Amino acid sequence: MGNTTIKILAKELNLSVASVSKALRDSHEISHETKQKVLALARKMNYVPNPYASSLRRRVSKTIAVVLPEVADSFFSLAINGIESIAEERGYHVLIYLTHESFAREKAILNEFKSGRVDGILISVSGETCDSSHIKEVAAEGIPVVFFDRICEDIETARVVTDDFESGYVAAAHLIEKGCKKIAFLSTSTSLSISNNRMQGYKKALKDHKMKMSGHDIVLCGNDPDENYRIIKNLLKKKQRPDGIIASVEKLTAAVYLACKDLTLTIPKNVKLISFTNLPTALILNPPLTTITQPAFEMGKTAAAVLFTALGKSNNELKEETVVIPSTLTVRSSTGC
Amino acid sequence: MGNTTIKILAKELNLSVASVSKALRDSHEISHETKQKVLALARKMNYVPNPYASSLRRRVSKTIAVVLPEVADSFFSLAINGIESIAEERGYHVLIYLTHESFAREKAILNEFKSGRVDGILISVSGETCDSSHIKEVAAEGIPVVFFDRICEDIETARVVTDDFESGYVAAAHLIEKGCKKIAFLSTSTSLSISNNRMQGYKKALKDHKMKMSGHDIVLCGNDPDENYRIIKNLLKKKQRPDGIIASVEKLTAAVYLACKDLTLTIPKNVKLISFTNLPTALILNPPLTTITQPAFEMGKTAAAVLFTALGKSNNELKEETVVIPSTLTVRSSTGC
DNA sequence: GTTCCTGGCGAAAACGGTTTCGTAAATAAA
DNA sequence: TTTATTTACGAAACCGTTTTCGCCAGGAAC
Repeated sequence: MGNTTIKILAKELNLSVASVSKALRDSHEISHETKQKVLALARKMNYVPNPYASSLRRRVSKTIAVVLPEVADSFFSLAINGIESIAEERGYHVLIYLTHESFAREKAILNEFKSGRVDGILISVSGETCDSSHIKEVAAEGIPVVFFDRICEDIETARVVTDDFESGYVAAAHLIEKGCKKIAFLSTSTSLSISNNRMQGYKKALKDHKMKMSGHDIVLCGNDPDENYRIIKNLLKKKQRPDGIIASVEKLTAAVYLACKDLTLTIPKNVKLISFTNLPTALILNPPLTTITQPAFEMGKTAAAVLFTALGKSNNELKEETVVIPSTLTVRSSTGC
Repeated sequence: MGNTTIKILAKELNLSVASVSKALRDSHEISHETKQKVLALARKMNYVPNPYASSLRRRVSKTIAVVLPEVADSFFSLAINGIESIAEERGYHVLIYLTHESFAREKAILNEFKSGRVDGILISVSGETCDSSHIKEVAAEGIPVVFFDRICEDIETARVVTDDFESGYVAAAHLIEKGCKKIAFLSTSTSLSISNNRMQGYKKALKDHKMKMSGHDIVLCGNDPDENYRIIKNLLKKKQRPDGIIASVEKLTAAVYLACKDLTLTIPKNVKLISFTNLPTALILNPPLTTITQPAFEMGKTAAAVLFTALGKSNNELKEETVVIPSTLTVRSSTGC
């Protein structure tokens, strides 16, 4: 609207737009007094530079994109907080996109980024994503892409993850230690790196402890809570029901509690449960839940920091590193005796 | 980088950039065949228009800002989902900003928007916000601002809220009905409209039921969980301890459960509890929690929809309306007998 | 007195689209 | 045949900022 522009400032001060622009950017070509005058007027008129004009000319947008499957999960909420805190520090803006676990949507979103809308991308891939060519394409345009949490194995770039394999191992080992003889592993995806790593850790733990494992112990759930409830209930109704459960995804937790309640199975007496979750309410569940919590906030912060070091360089080059921030096991009564 | 621009398309097709631009925008000035040719090449070369060039000239950014106090709360997570779903439908991009409940930060963020970075704003004000001049300023620039959930009373614009007063009333009335004689109201802010409305509803219910109320029954908590825990524990240690508690903010819930546990007070026998929360785990708490749940997703969607109807108009004028989407009471054992 | 810097500034060309206006050719109306 | 209108396109201005050059004055070096 009636926005003050550089042109207006220039006219007011009898200067050229070039000089005003330089003064505002603190160029050495401009004398100290002139800078003072410009700054003073800019402040007085509440001049806010048009970011798009600047972006167009300088070919940087001071904006990053965060691409997530969903934000209903407490992990991603915390991650956003971490990302935003770093971005704000650096004067960057944060665009957020949700894929709703759809590969097609993820592709479309990424494709848009070829236009220069963002300087860098933080992404946690959708559950459907197996091919990473869409990511390679934008990376090829010189836009740094940092993966966090849910990564793509087949592309060499920066990643910030947690120790999913070890956590899966720890979770299973903990249940074994607590006396479980038959441990079920609940998952919602077979393609996702994190799910697989957790599962591999689980398998390794069973193997190391000489426990036999049937394929039936790995249970694939979906996105629908009711459906998941049925699946888990069926699992617990079996003659050969598990005496230990690993919920490798936060949203499967409630279904386990409910199914146990309905079947009058007691946690931890009949079934011991450990969940991968960041829910702040784990402590007040009935019984309090043993958890593997991911360092969500830290992961967000770190991923953003990694991205910004790349953006700090002239070539935007990303160090091809994998930062691992460990998850932590918190033992509570759901696995106690 | 090696981005294809209109200029490149034009050269390739022996057309002027003007014609290519018009063809891409489906102008009637361009013949059908030419349009086809342009579209075909654009697709083939994966042309993605530079959004900032377009924004600069057209003075619209196809971007909205969402300003939130925090996203660690399940309410705001769901709201973001709602907002994003509508924005995506309309082809808008979503910038997210967190104030961390700081008024200064909120002011700084809003001030930035005078530059034309966004076409519209969705905001849920910080707990510190009492003055709304910073919001009026950007509204005066012709940028529509829609409040959701946490509104500013002293500015006439569009608002999407839930029925906080009624919910406060319902919560208190429910506890009264369940036999509570002394009901404490836990809050984290006295300035926030939603907190006040909930509290007024609570007061009205007490009055209507001829219950006396001491000022001590309204307990102000803070942002620090440990601090809140101490406050609530002290409340429950009193000789005159409440037999009913309304937690008007989600994050106060856990503290109540923990304090009760530590003091070996049983919910609901000794203390009945009702919480304002969207936590999906309410059902599996010990005991299951009676809740007032806000329609977070719906509120986000509606707020976005209201904003977009304004953006659809040529003058961006916002209908000065207050949309109320009711919260729902879900009775569970934490208030049962 | 030249020549050479150097400090401080302005003119103008970008950046990549959009939009206004002009115009040539084709068609319609007179 | 002449005039009006429509169709399809191009030239150029424009959005607001940045950046490259070029220029001039004044001081230093010779």
